[in-house]
Amino acid sequence: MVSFDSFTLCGGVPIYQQILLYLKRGAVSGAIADGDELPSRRVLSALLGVNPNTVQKAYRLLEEEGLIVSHTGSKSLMSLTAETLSRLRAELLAADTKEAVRAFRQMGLTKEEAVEWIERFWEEED
Amino acid sequence: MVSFDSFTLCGGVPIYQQILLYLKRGAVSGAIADGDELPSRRVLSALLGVNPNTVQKAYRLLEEEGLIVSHTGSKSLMSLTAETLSRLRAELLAADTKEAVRAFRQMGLTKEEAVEWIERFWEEED
DNA sequence: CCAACTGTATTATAGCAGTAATACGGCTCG
DNA sequence: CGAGCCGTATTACTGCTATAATACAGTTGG
Repeated sequence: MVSFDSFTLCGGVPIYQQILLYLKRGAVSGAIADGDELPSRRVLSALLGVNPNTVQKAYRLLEEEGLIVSHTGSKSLMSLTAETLSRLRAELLAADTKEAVRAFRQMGLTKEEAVEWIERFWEEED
Repeated sequence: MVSFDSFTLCGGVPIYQQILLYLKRGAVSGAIADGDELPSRRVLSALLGVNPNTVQKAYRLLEEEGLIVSHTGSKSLMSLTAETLSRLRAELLAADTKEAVRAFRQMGLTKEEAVEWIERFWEEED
């Protein structure tokens, strides 16, 4: 069963997208594996304190992308092939790195200063 | 006069927030200085291809934050004290770095791998 | 001076995100 | 079997983003 213990909602980004990112990044890290059961829509919505429709939207988008499989009556399961994981990893890393580099460059930092900030913040979180 | 030549709109983030970030990051980098003239609301909206009200919202929020001064009939000016710049720099760097580190950690990267990705992407953009 | 610009304000419209309440059909397990 | 889960679907409402069309007051510069 996929755990949402380390999931924390943060403002500014749509909740359904945060759920998408959490599951995709978990898959890339290996914490979430092919065949893992997902919490039901109702259970997860209660756990996160959001509307069931918000979770449903996230799950529906994941299914359209082929990352989960759903059948009426049964729990949804992660569906992760090697090719899917490879594609996901490249997509997410490129997007996040590009955005960070863009921000650092716009603020006039050198590459060395940017790396220093990353290293400084690396230990500070759980 | 503050230039928007290197400004590019991207989807997913409200336009007025992109304008806010562009001006704040420009101030932190030194490319935008205290007393610099800003394009008028009408001129900038035409330049970006967005509605004048969207630019007006960005400028209004900047004025509420004390980063620009506006007087009816005259162009708005950047208003950047040393303390303002110091606060801005700390705020923006912390926010951007924290978000990047969060993404890298959720994907299971080590600190060294994260730094490597930053360095790899550093040169690839203009 | 006065035309053309500036900032500011108002009202209306459309679309999307998120919430809320509800309903229906299928699977599981005691 | 049947109660209680599960996924799925529909409708309605709120708030934010962005657009659109005006209108008015103050400044600037030829």
